[in-house]
Amino acid sequence: EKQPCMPTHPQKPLIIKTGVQFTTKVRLLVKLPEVDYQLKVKTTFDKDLPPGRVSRQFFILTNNTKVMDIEDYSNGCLSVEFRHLQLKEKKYINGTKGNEGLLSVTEELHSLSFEACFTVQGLTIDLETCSLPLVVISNVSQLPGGWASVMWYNLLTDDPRNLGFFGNPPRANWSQLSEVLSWQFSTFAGRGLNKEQLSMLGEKLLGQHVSCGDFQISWSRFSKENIPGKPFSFWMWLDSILELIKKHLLPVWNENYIMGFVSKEMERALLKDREPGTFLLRFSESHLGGITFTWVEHSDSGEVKFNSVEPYTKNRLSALPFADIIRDYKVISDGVVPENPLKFLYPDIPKDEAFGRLYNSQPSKVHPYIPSTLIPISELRSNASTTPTMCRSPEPPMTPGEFDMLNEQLCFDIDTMSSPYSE
Amino acid sequence: EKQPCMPTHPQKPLIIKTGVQFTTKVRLLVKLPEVDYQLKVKTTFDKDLPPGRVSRQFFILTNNTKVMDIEDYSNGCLSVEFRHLQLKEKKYINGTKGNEGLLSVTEELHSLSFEACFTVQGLTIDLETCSLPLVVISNVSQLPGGWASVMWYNLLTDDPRNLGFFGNPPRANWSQLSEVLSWQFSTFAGRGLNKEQLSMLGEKLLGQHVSCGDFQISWSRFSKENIPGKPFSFWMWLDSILELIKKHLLPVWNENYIMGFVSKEMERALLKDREPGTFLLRFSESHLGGITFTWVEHSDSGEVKFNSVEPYTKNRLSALPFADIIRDYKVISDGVVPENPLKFLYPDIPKDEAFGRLYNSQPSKVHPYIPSTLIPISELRSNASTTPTMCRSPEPPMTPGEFDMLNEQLCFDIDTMSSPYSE
DNA sequence: ACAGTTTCCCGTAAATGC
DNA sequence: TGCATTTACGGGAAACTG
Repeated sequence: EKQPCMPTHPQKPLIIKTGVQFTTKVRLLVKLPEVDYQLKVKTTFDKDLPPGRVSRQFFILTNNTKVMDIEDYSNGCLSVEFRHLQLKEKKYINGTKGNEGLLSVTEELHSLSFEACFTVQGLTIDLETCSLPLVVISNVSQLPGGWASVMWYNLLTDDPRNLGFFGNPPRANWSQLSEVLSWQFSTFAGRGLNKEQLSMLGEKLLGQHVSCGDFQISWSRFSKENIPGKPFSFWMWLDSILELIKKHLLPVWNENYIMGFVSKEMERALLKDREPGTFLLRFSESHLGGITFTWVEHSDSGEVKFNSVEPYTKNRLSALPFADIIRDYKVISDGVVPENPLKFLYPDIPKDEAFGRLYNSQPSKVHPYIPSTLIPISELRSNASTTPTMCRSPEPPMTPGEFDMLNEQLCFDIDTMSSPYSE
Repeated sequence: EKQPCMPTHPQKPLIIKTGVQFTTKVRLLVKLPEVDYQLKVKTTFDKDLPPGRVSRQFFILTNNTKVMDIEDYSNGCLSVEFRHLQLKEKKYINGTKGNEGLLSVTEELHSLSFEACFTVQGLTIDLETCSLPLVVISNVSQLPGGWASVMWYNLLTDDPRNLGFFGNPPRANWSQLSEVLSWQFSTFAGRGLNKEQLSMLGEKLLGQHVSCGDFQISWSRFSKENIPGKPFSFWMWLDSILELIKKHLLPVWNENYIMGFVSKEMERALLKDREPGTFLLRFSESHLGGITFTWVEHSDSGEVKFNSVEPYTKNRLSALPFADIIRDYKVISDGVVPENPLKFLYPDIPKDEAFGRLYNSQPSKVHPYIPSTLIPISELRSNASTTPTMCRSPEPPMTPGEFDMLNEQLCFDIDTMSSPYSE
C-alpha cells in the first residue's frame, strides 16, 4: 500500500534544538483516488514514549496538524510539509525526571510521529509512521555531541527506530569509521581526508597498535572519554577542526595546502631533508580548533631545526585571514630586521605560488589616514627548538556515501528533520 | 495618602526590548493598618492607550498580577516587585497598524500601569499609577535611538506622562545638553567630558556659529538627521564612541589619556610645536566607533609633518587591546627596520610612563611553540601626510546629575523599568 | 525597490539543576 | 561542590512589510 522514496535533506538533519524552528515533510506513497475530503496529518513528538525510557519530554509548540496536498512536483502523491515547528521541554512531568541515568542528552533518542486517518469504501484506515531517531539539544554547544550520535547510529544500525541504541552502543570498525570521518570533511569542508591523514587519526584513536588489521573503536572512545592527557574527546577535537576549516580555512583546505593531520614526529621526518624555509600546516593536537605551521631551518652549526608557531584559533583568524598570516608572518631575533621564515610549502612549492591567489588585497582606502594592518610576529630572544622523535605508517583508503541510504522510511516517506544546522 | 520616594534603578531604564525580561517594583507609600486581606496589584501595558495614538501595541506575556508584601527593608511599606515580565507585540490589531505615521519606533512612548483595589471600613478605594514614558524596541540595534529619546524627554520636560512628546519635541539649550552628554560619559565610561571636548562637540552639532551664546539644538539635529556628508546622526556617532570606550578603552579613557574629541585643525595646532614623536588619541569623525592616533614628526627638510593611522574599530581592538597597539605600532618605510613613531603622549608624557601599566603581558606559555602576537604595522612606500587648516575656541563647563530627580512618581512609587541594558 | 523594523538564531555567559 | 544542561540575550544577518 505504501513504499519508500529518496529523501532530500540539508546539512545536519536529525538534530533539533529547542526553541528553534525546524521543518519536516511527509509523503503518502500510494494514490488514493477516492478520498473526497481533506486528509489531515497530525504530528506528535515522542508519541508512544516507552515509559521512563527518556529523561526529558518535549512537545511541539506550534500547530501540529496540517492538510495534505497534491505535491507540486506532481507525481500525483499527496504530501504535507510542516514548517515552523518548534520543540519545548515539558517541565515537572511527575515531580522529577524519569531519567534513565547513564545517558547524556545527546545520547537520548527521540522520534516524531505522523498520523492520518481516512475512510475508503466504508473502510477506515489508520496511517502512522515515524522519523528516524532524533537528538534534541538546547544549545548549539551540544551540536557536536548530537552529531556524533547521529553518525554513530547511522553507521552501525539499519534499524529505523532503535531508541535505546545508546544504552549499549556497538563498536565500529576503523575501516567503516574512517570512511565516515572523511565523509564529514568532504561534506562540510569540500574535501575529504587522504590515507595519511586518516592514518594519523587512527593512531590517535587507537594508540600505536594500529598497523594493518581492522580495529574496533568504542562509542565511548570515539566521543565520550577524553583523549589521554587532554580535556576533550577525540570527536570534540576533530569537530573543532572541522568548524575551524568551515569558518576560516575553506579555500586553503580545498586547495589541499593543509596537511593538517600529521604527528609531530612525521612532520619532522618530512621536513628534515627539505630546503630551509620549507613549512607545512598542521592542526593543533593540544588545543581545540587550532592550526599552526612548522618550518625547517638550519642553525649556524648546520643542524636541522624545527620551529612551530603558537596555534592560531578562530579568534585570531577572524582578525586576520590565514593566508595573510602566512604572507606576513615575521620573526624578529634580538632586534634584527624581521624576516618571514616561510618560503616553501612542503614539499617545495614557493609560498606565493601556493597562496598568492588567496591573499587579501590590502585596502588603502581612506586617504588622510595611513593604512595599518595587523601582522603576526614572533620575537625570539633565545633559541626555541623542539625535540624530534620518530615515524609512522599509513592506513586504508576512504570512499564517500552510504549514509544517505539509511534515510529511507516505510509507510509515509519522511524527509528527515531539517533544522537549520547547515553551516 | 501617598507620597514619592527615591528610585533605585540600573543603567538604561525606560527601554524595553520585546522578548527580553524586565523588572519593575511598586511601593504603596501609605500604611494601611486595616487591610486584612492580600492586596493584589495588576500591571497592564498601555492601559488607556489614546486610540490610534500609538502605532504598535504590546502586551505582557507573563503573569501580570502579584500580591503586595511587607517590604524587606522594612519601613513598613507594602511593595511588590514584578520580575520576568516580558513584552510581545500584538499582531494585526484591526487589519493594519494605527500608525501615527511620522514617528519612528524609538520616538513612540508607552507606559506601564499598576492597579490595586481594596476596601477599608466599607470604603472601596482604587489605586492606580503608571510609569514614566517607555520606549519599546525589538533589537539592540535600536537601543541608541531609544536612549536618545529617554535623554531628550527627561532633559526637556517634567511631565511624568506626555506620551505625545515626540510629536513636537522642544529644542534643547546647548548648556543643558552638554551637561547631559558629559553625564553619559561619566555614567557609562567613568569619566565625563571636559570643556574642550564639549566645545568640539558643540561645534559639530551647531556648525561654526558657536562662540559664546547658548544655542539651541533641535531633536532632529541631535539624533535624527545625518551629520552633513556622513551616513549617521550626531548621537549615533557619539554613542558608537561611548560603546567603543565601554568595551575596549575603559582604562585608557579613565586615565584621561584620550583627548578624543578634537578637530583635526586643533590637533595640528596642538602638536605642531611639540617634540617629534608626540602623539594624541582622537575619535574618528568619519566612521562609527573608531579611534586613531596622530603623531608629529619633522621631515628631512625640517618641516612639520602629521600622520594619522587608519582608525581602529571594535573588530581590530578585540584582536588586540589598544594599549598594546600603542606599544607595538611600527612603521616600515621602504624596507628599513621598523620603528615605533609614538614617543610622547601629548603634551610630553613618555609613552611607556603613560601606558606601561596598561600593557598586556605577552604570554609565552605553551613551550613547544614559538609565541606569536599580532602587531599593528603601517608600510609606507611614498609620503602620506595631510593638509593642516586652523583652530577653535572652548566652551562652558559641565556638571553631573539632575536626571535622577525625574524618576519620582506620585501615588505608588515605581522603580523605573529595569531591563538588562547595563553593560 | 527599499528602508525601517522585526525575527531568527548562533555563540558566549550566566543561571540552574542534579 | 562540581559538572551537565538550560536559559538569557547581545549582535549580526535575514526576513518581513508596508
